[in-house]
Amino acid sequence: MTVKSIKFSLDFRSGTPIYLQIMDQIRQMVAKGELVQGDQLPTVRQLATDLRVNFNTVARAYRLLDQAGLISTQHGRGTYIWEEPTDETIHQLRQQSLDGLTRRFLHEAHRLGASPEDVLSIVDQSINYWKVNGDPPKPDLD
Amino acid sequence: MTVKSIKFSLDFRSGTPIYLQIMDQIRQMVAKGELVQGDQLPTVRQLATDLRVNFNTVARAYRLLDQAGLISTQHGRGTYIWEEPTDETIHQLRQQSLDGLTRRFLHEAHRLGASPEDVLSIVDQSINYWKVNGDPPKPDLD
DNA sequence: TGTGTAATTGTATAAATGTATTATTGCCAT
DNA sequence: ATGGCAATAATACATTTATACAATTACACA
Repeated sequence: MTVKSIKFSLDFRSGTPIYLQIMDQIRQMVAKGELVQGDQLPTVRQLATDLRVNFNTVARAYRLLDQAGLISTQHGRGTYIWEEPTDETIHQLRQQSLDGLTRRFLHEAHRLGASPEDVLSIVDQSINYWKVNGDPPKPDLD
Repeated sequence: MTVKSIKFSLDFRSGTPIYLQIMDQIRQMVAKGELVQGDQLPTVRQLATDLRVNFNTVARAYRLLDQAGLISTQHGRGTYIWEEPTDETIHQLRQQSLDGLTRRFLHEAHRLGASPEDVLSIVDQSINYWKVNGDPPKPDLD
């Protein structure tokens, strides 16, 4: 509920990009234990206002930290510290592996009554789309 | 009288919107026959509480499924499975469900940094296993 | 039996929040 | 100078949430 206040300053003349400075500061706060799993970070707009930068710059830092697995940004909900790299996380990450992902996918498809041919067919189709467009089909319906 | 309990979990990190995840899960339950005509779904507030989500998000999923003709939401009364799942309907739902599953799968794979070739390769492998053994590889072989 | 009132349930609208796309800026190598 | 490129900003958009509202039901009580 309570948003962790993040207090630090930027050096606009240092030559290191703002988004990198933001990333570093958050990484350090996590390393020091000032931010722990589940803590909510300021919204991109709030932090941007505090730091007097455009919110897209904060969003960029958040996005990269998300990809790095340190935080979790959730559309419409906010941004949270994800997890420290404990065994728990390792397990989670393992579950996130491509292999595990595939197995769970096929398992679900099987439970839906799909045949191997059905699955291969639709995967082939979608993969083709992916190759052509550079991105997989959006998870929306047509 | 008895409200069908719906049990599933959401992935807030996946990047696929909550309301789509809810829609897919309900579609799948109908496709599998776990929900049939007349069954009452949890109220928007109940399901929202279970899923730790705002009830408007559930309402959005319900509204879209209502517009699709799968369920019937009634102001002040509740939400019910609408269609008599004819073979045709089931077939359609399975197709939609499989489609949704596949898209979310590829979306996740993409997010993990996999290339189309990576995905196709590992899917091919597992599908082969499936054909040979009659069942897909178990999802949690640790 | 009727009726008023509270509780339950879905709806409508706006605010909060992150995302995607495009434009602008500033720097550096040529 | 200038063409290219990374960083930042501007703008429009999608998703989720907050809040107030409307329809229906449950129930007490006359």
